[in-house]
Amino acid sequence: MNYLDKLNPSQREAAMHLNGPLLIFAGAGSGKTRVLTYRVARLIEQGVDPYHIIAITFTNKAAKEMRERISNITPLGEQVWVSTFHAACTRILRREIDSGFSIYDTSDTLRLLKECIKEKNLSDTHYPPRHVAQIISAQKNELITPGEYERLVAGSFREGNVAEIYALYQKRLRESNALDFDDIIFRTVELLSHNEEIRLKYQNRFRYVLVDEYQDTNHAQYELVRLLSGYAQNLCVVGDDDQSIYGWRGADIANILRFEKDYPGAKVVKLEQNYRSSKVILDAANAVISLNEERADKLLWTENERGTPIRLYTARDERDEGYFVTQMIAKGVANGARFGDFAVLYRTNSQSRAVEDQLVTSGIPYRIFSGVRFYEHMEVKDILAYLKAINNPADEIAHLRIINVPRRGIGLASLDKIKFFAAESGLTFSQAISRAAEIDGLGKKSASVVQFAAYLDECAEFAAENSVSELMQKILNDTDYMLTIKDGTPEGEEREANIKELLAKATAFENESEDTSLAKFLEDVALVADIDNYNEDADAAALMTLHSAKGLEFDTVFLVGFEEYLFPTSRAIDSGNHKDMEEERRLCYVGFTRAKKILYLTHSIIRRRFDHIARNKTSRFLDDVPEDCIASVNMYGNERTTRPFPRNAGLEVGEGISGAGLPPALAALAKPSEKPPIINATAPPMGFSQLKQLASGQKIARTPAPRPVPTKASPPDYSVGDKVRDPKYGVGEVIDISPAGADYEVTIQFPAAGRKKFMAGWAKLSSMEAQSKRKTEESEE
DNA sequence: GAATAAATTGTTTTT
DNA sequence: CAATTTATTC
Repeated sequence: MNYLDKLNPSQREAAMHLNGPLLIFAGAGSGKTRVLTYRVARLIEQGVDPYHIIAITFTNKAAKEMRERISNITPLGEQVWVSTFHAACTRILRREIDSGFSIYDTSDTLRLLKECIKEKNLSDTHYPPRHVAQIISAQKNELITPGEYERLVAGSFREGNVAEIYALYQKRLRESNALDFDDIIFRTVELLSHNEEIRLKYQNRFRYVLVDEYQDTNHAQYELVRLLSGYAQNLCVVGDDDQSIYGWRGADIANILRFEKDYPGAKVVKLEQNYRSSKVILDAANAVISLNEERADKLLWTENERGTPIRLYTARDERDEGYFVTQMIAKGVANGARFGDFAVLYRTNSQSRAVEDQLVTSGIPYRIFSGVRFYEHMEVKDILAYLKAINNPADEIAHLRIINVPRRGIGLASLDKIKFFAAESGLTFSQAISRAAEIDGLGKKSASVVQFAAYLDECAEFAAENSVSELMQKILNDTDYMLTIKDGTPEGEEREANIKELLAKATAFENESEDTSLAKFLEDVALVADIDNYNEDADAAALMTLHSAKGLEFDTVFLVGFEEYLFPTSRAIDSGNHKDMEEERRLCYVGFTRAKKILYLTHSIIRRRFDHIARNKTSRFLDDVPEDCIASVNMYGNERTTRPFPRNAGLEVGEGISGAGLPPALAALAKPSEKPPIINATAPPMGFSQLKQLASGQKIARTPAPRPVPTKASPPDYSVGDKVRDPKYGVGEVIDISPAGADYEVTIQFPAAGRKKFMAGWAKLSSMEAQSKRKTEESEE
């Protein structure tokens, strides 16, 4: 194969390397993927069985791209195992330990953690679940077990409690036969380091290990790589310390910087020629990144032309900022560009809204890769929870999620009783609900609980004989789920569309995947990110976070919100930790180097933040861009000649918006942006008939639990003027008693708590006057 | 007791 | 300003 002349000398040097450790420093746009794929092709050409090669990436998207490119060069490439860290580990764990475990995502994790904190009788204000989750995650990334953590923090009361929560959390995960994202790596490392037989098996299998984005590995992943490649030492890692942007997730830049120490005799190749960006863009990016201290010495250069100076636009507000973006895209497209040539990048997902609104009104096609991710939609999680509960009966979080979806009249109080029963009898949650009849105080409710348990059993049997999509369809039919999410609002329509999309995904999975089991489907679903669906062929502008944009390139990039407290974030500014700021700086470097031809930086004079209006200075990174690389532009994108671009003082406000001076086609687009569309609160009940139609054709298998009928309460045994006791508020005086439906509403004046209203049938009020007469309290229930 | 309406609170980035 | 916790209503 004559591919070597497609590589420059450094690239060739890396691609030709066969055995022993290899470190490739690959700057942005330096042809990293090309080198990796050619190297794999060459390994195969030199007689290495593709069966012995594994390539590990961070995202499915990167894995997919590499798989395709390898297969394009050599047909044998299809046999190479190309996978993400998490998918590879999941595969190993399923094969070696257990095939049925659940994978808990962030929200599952949080829910379980809340349970644990509650069970420990700790307050979640003093131990905020998010914060505790982060601490636990950090420990797992460092391969620190609960026991080790406990010893580490010995003597500290607070952290001691966190250690106990960590231990309980792990116990509960085990009982639920579930792993969180961090466990997937941790458990694989444990498996490989403790079990020599299995370790040798995989070391023998993976004689050639390639790792992409090595600068983003955390300690657990570092250990994993070390274990996998430990025998043959044919480890090739590719990375760029300047693009390490996942420090908050435990990524340790030191891993790549100390590679030569870890793997003595390692060959080091630096790819410093950039094929992507213009000189101007690269100069700016270099200027910004050079101010970081913790980095390997290198300098990216290019033979590309100098190009158009970076455009800086000062917007009035975020709407003007979004409007400017749409104008520039429209102008570009009018001059022959494709919508897909443009990307809008931002620091936080919340910034997407303003841009999105303007794109919608101007009719520019766009795709957004952020915000609520598909699998995090409530309705999608509900259906997936059914699948998870069926796939893994021990999965408590999945059961908790759906036990009252659709409404079965099982609320918090009933759940507490079930949990108490389970804990007392040493049963798992799913075992407990099958025996709900034995639970004290559940009363009539036990019937619907038992019915729910039986329904899941029925589904499990069904699942054994039928496909995932058929199972999903069955659940949707039986539970009337579509009817529960339709509420006549546009949101309801969206939920319905999401469910249909989920069904479509299941069908696609059955057609495409080799292993079509329910477990595999759930695994695929748990390990995908929105960005994985990025499709270069779609001709639409792309909106995404800077983080998501890593690895991508676009002709024109808009980096919006280039302001202090947004980018860099207030957190990085306030923390005062220079490491945080260095990571922001790397993120800026990543953002700049996504652009091939034109880079726009925009900032806004005023910006609505949560509940107030902020006036942010321009980003400090703007000060690091050389003057001759950048030009301030007006709302038409034309360079201002009279004044320098705004620095942190003397900001200029965009001169407002009009269509004057634009070609007719664009002038139409350039109408002053209207006020944000007003959402009609009394929207017609869209899709209702459609849904009814859908539901009517399908047999409903189970009858929904009967809606609890309010029982007629007997009049309270106290009257106006009496003193009564409430368990929460203490003693108070009865002000008023009036009939309300089947019950009576009583108003009580408490000395401390003030005036409160109760429903007599439910309130636990006891009369002080009629203590002795009180005897008919449990007449019902 | 569960469903719903009101109030509050807290916001980076993601496998 | 949205999603979650707390108060109110049935």
